[in-house]
Amino acid sequence: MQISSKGRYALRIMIDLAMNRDQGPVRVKDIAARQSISEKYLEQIIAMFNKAEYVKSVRGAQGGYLLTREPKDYTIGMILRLAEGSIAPVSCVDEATGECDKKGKCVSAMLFEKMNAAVGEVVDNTTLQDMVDWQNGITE
Amino acid sequence: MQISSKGRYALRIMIDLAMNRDQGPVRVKDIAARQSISEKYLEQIIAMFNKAEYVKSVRGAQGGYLLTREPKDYTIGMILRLAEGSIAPVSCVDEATGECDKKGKCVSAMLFEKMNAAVGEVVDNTTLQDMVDWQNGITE
DNA sequence: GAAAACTATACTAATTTGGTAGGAATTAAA
DNA sequence: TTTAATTCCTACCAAATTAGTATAGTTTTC
Repeated sequence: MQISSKGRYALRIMIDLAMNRDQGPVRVKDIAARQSISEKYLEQIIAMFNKAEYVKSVRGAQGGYLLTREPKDYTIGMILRLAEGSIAPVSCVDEATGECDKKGKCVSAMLFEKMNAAVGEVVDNTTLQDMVDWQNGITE
Repeated sequence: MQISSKGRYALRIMIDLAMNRDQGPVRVKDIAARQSISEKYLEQIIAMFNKAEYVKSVRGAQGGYLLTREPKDYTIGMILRLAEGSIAPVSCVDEATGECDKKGKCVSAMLFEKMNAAVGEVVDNTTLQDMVDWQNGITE
């Protein structure tokens, strides 16, 4: 039931990009330093976001990464689902992958559906902008 | 973010015991057959419930396991937390284990607290009796 | 052309998961 | 009192996952 390091890092990376988006391309090296994540591991995670076009890369010297949209247009659900694969408590209640033959006859699934919906309610109604606002609220 | 097989099995075992509690001690062999779980693995899971006194054992021939309380007195949260160790999305928001030095300064933790609360809302307000009732509603 | 930065892919150590296996201890019933 | 049924205990194991390292590029700017 845990969010992996990958998922937690993914979230922090996107928050970092959102908070530094006025500075032009943000270097992996800088994110790694600010977030205390290994550069190489961070590269792998951000490459995933690049492929999904959540960020775009600028290669070469003075390069780095940029968000492709406004922070309000990313939900935390989008980010965590991409990083984690799925955040459903069991695969059979996950819309993307799931579907089980006992659908509607399995009381466990009924419970897990509720858990999934409860989590979805939170992550699909919180955006990256919300996270930035929280952060600014704390540091000010 | 997944519930492990152990957790899913644990839930089904407790539901099975609740649904068969008028029959005297319920044998591992019978639960295993009904729930399609390996006897040996089931023994390990139920031993955990025994140690926690969620069930009691009757040894020897004609033995088996019995719930120690009424089904309404077990929440699903109790069962899943025992089986899974914790169901918090990250350890730092888990009341039992957690506590992180950046408490209150970490926006990720704020989000994970919300996720944790949302899941808790579901599992701590659903009892084993509810699961039995759902099951009876389906099969009738 | 040199350096900065991303890209791709392979490798790996440690941990967790999901079990199996074997037998000892206990008790009911024949 | 023996035998069969049943829980109890502990060790073991294979596969998958996690959380990275390592190596060797490619691309672009200055």
